Amino acid sequence: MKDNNHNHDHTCLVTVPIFNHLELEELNQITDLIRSKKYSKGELIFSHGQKSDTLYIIRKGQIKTYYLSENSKEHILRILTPGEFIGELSLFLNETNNAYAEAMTDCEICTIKKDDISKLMEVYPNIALKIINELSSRLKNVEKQVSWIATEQVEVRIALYLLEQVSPTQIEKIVHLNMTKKDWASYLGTTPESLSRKLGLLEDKNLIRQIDNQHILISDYKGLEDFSNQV
Amino acid sequence: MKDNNHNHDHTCLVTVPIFNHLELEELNQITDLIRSKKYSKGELIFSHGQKSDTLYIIRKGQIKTYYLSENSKEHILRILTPGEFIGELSLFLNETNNAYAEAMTDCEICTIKKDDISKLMEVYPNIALKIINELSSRLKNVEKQVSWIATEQVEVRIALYLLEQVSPTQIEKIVHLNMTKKDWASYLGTTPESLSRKLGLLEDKNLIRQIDNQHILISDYKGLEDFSNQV
DNA sequence: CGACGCTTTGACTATACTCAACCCGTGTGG
DNA sequence: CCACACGGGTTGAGTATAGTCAAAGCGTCG
Repeated sequence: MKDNNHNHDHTCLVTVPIFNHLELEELNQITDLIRSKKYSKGELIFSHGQKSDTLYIIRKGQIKTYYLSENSKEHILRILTPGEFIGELSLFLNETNNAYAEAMTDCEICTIKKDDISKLMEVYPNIALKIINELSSRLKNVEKQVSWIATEQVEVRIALYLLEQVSPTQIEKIVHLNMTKKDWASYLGTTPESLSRKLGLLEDKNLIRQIDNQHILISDYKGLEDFSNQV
Repeated sequence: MKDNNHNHDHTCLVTVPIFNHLELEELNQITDLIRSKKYSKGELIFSHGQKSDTLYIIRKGQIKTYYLSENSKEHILRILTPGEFIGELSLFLNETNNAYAEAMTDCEICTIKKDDISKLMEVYPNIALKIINELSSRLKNVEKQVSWIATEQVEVRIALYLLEQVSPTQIEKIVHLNMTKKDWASYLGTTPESLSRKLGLLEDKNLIRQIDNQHILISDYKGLEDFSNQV
């Protein structure tokens, strides 16, 4: 690839939680194992059924992973931002990926081969720990996602999602959506039409205000909490 | 506890994927770190919000983990059988559990303290690898579960679940449910009533036959596949 | 400027949920 | 040993939520 990266540029590594505890000398050794690759918006990084032996770490940009159902409806699993990785399934389980990964913006992605990461984990046991942390965290998130979709109705899911994006102490409670409403609807397990309508209802109740397509103001935090607890 | 286990009984360990690659001498050292505890049917092993520093490994019996939604509807996340573990959230992330774990049958469960497992991982790096494998596998499963619930309608979810439980080469395609239909409905993100009705419809189409409450025969595998692909 | 994709709104419909009653099997206690 | 209670499972009727399809507005990018 034209943009291989062999000049000991650590910007890829130090921003990655998996590696950010390592010393400079250690980073130098690792850098040689890593390739950097650019993807443009809309490009697929891997697709369903593909068996890859590579771990992908986001360096710049944003990507989404999604499932494609039998009747080809896509369901967004998660949005990844710099520092996060994908590809752990084929990497650690030796199974095929069952999801798709697509660049939402132009991206720069570091790749490491399965064999190399195995070697690294032997030398630096902390890397394994970091990976375990990351996987645990993702597990927690998906479990929450599935339980919301399974038990709550759409309007409540929206409320819960918004509440989660801000801290109770935050003064200006503005949620910045890092995806389109179409993707958001998919993530919440609903349709764009329903999402649009339910957002309207929450606005009518004076709980939120839609600033633009990417920003939503929680105008009544307490009220939104009450709503999500009693419906 | 009256049933602590300090007599170098390895039956707990060798059946556990995390440890089954270790040598006998190594097992001896580890056994001392492990407590065995009995739970009776219906007992809670941990509950939402609880911060535990313990990893629980199922030795005998079966347990289920579930979420409780705001309006107190439970959603089954997974059924655990011997060899599997829970508690990794508070263990590796130092966060509170957000799920409940309950014994479905009388159980025997091995517990290891957070600090001890950390030490073990330093000495035996393979343990970390096994944990990564297990977490990856669970991640894959939950991601599939959430995508099914988000995109497929109930009848298709049932079909997909059944298809997944048997191998295409198996002659007698009988699915043994290791849970009640009530729990199954919850796992599939629906209600017992809907599950009952949809199972009836699948039976009317001659795709399956309900033998009893725990056993379902797939009488037309190909037909069931076609059904799940085109609805 | 035009095309494309996202978003919204409207009208209609269908899926699946709720509530209620009833059936059944199991386990407990008299 | 029988009676009963309990929880799981099924069936029925009615309804509500949210999905579908269609059209039109809007914003962005080439």
